[in-house]
Amino acid sequence: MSCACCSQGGFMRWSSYFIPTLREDPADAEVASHRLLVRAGYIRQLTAGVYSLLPLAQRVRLKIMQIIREEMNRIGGQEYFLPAIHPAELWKESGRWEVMGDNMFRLRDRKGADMGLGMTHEEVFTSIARNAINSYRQLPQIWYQMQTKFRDEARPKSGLLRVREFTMKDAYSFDVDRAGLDKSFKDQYSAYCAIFDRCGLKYTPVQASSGAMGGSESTEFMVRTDAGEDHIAVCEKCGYAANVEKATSRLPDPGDEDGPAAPETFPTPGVRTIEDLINFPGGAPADRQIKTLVYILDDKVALVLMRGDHELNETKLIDSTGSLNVRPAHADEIREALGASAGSLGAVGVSSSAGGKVSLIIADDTLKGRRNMTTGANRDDHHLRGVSIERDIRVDKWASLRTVKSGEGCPSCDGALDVFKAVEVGHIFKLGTKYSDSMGARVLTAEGAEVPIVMGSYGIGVERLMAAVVEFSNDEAGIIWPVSVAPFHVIITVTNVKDEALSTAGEKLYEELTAAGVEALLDDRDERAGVKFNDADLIGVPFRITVGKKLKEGKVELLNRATRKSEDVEIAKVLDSLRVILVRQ
RNA sequence: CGGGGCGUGGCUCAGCCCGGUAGAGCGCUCGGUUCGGGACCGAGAGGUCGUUGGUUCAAAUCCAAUCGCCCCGACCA
Repeated sequence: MSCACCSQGGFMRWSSYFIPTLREDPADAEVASHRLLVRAGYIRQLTAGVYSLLPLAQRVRLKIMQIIREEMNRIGGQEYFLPAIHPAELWKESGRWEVMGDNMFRLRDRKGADMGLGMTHEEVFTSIARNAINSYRQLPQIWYQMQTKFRDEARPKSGLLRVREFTMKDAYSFDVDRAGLDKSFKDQYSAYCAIFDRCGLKYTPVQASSGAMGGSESTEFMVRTDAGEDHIAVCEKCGYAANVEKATSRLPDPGDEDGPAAPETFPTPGVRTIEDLINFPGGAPADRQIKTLVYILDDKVALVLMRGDHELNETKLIDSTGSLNVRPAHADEIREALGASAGSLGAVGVSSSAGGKVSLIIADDTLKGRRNMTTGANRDDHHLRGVSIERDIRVDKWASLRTVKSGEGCPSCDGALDVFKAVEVGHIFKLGTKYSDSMGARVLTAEGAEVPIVMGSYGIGVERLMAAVVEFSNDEAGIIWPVSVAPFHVIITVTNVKDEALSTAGEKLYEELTAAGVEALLDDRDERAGVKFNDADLIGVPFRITVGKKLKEGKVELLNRATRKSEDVEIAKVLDSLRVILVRQ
């Protein structure tokens, strides 16, 4: 039902309300949420990755924001409203002015000072905290806001799912110590669950990489959909769940046998790929090959060793090496480093110690202890067999680098992993003292020691959440909103407005429901019933009251948009029926 | 940033190869008939064919540049 704080009154008659539905699908929309939000008159694109929210969408957005606000306040959050435009100095202090690169929108004021549009607000909140918080007695604090965030994404896509300008609820916790942070983090975790539950979503919290923002215990809240860009691995049996940028899996023992005492070179003319070597006489199956990838990590050459049938996850490579810029080496860089071309590369005999061109040899954990393997010989058209990793290769670092696949063993029980696509609607993680250290936000403890404030960061993308609900809940006819975030609870469809009796009955019902706090939209347009039914389905209002032919018996139809089930209700009892239904939702 | 595609009334698209008076459906306006799952008939309004330059007697159409948008990849709280 409606609440005083977000009441959105006014005469909600479709004939004068702006809901520009489209009869056909927009040409440039691929994913369901994009297609439906445009077609149902919720959003319009202004430019790539930038959308206008029309009245219906703004109603949904405000409802989502109100749910978030209530749950943040419940755990002691205090709402702020911070600037979107930030001085470069602040971001230089934290080091992110450089780190963010092209993803940050930048501008210059009339005096020539560099400014940036906020991507998140760690810096601004920390700058407030460092000036005003000096004592452990002032902690903990939970501060949050909902503000427009700007990110100059290289490739905006999928409607509201990946944009360059969007509303984010971002919250930050400030504690004296790790124990305090642990508590703040747990509170946020449960608040996030409450928020997504209330939005009617099925979601999965997963372990994740923290990315450029830095931090630990990164947890993403994911909603399963093929429109999502992330892949997550989930074990139904024990509940293990992780982004593939983080996930590990349990693989069967390869059962290697002893090979020769030293690697043997053999000619492999024309062999360039793992596949080629499988089929080559005297070659090896993919899981007995060592794949050697050459990467440039912050301008240094690194060899990345993977099992032949495994795929590298670049985020894992970044996380495990602490690199900022990572890319595959170009053909000429490869030849210069190893003296051979891709297809014949290997790490045997290569050393990262002084003088060499290679500065790091990093290998995936699954190669540990492997013996009698086959790999490139660093001589075109030649390979080595009988390679035992620990004996023959000087690995500098072992790490989990591979991308797990569906069906592989769960790392924490004897179940199996399911890997699927999902969209990230929320992200919480422990920042620790990253920003308080770099920006000098310190407090005195009870013992009189000066310590950096321990921080946490907690974000939710509001419009993305809206789109995720649509992805999660729609059918061929349109959107199906849960009551909690629906733009209206009920739509009253008058089948023929030229019929005085129907019109009057519709108006009366509308007045009655509205007075009772039910958010109703009266479809009083002079359109044929079919058009109105289709539009009602499209915009996704959860219940429809049809004022039509049953009126003669003093009844109207009450239809559930999601189940398509309808019942005839005496017009005098509509409000009661709705009350029961809406409360139950 | 690499690859591909597309810019023609409000929307979805045809016309472009092969240069010669700008089209359809939907939507919109007016009149009439209809009226419970995107009606029908009649009459209308509405377009610098993304932009700039070039070729030509003549350019939506050919050439060049440029801008924008979409998709795939790279990248990404």
